[in-house]
Amino acid sequence: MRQVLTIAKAIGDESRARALLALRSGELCLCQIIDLLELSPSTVSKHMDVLQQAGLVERRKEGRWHYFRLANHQAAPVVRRAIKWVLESLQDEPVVIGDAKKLCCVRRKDPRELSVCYKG
Amino acid sequence: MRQVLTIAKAIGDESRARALLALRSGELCLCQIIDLLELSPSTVSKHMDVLQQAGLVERRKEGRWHYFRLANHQAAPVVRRAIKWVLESLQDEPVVIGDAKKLCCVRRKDPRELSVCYKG
DNA sequence: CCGTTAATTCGCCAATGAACGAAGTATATC
DNA sequence: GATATACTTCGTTCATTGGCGAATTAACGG
Repeated sequence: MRQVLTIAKAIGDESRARALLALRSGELCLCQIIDLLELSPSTVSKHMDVLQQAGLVERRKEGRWHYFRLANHQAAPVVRRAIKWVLESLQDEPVVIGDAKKLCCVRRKDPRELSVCYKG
Repeated sequence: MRQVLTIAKAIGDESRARALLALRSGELCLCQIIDLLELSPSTVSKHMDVLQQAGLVERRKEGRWHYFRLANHQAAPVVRRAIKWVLESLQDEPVVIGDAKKLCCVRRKDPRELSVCYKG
């Protein structure tokens, strides 16, 4: 019960929902999600913590960067289904489409993908 | 976007999640849900309003009684999938199983089903 | 070692949400 | 019409949440 409620509450915030959708296209570090959402670092850090507590995202640390990705196929069914639901339900949202465009440029900040923008 | 967030927030409360699960077995009137959840009428009324606003339940008025049922198969896909997710994810929860047992007796209060309890 | 960048933690504030009881509405029944 | 039952609305209280900035920790680069 607790997990289902935690997942539902995590999804029920626009900023977190947008972050989840943004991770469709691969992992992002916190500073990129900050650029995307245009919120303060502390706020975004908290949001990603909520998503991680719910099991919706996983994190990986590489040097100064903390990368986040969607929970993978080995995650619990309740998590996988929740992710499937939110991705399918929001993929055509104007805000989400706008975020996808913006992400192209935001990714320039990723040290591993310098100047890969404007290719799409 | 708004609808997805409204649905997620509606599900993210234990009392409302339990109410949704309770409606698996058919419609219930508000007073039965009050008996089940053991919360004040005003609180339960508000909860059911939230569920209805989210499109997760539909209501029907018959005399003094207000009956609620899960949104049917004609509801929007986003709603149907959310209901499917929460029903499948919570059906084995101890609280939910306990509620199902309790519901047998609670249904006695339904004027249309007098003394149908203890049949299971 | 010092400065910079990435992220977290902490304390604060405003807004939201869940709970209640009291009062009001609606619909039976006496 | 009076009374009882079912439900809603309103106002209040208390806890949670989302937002921020300041201070702190962690890791790299001169």
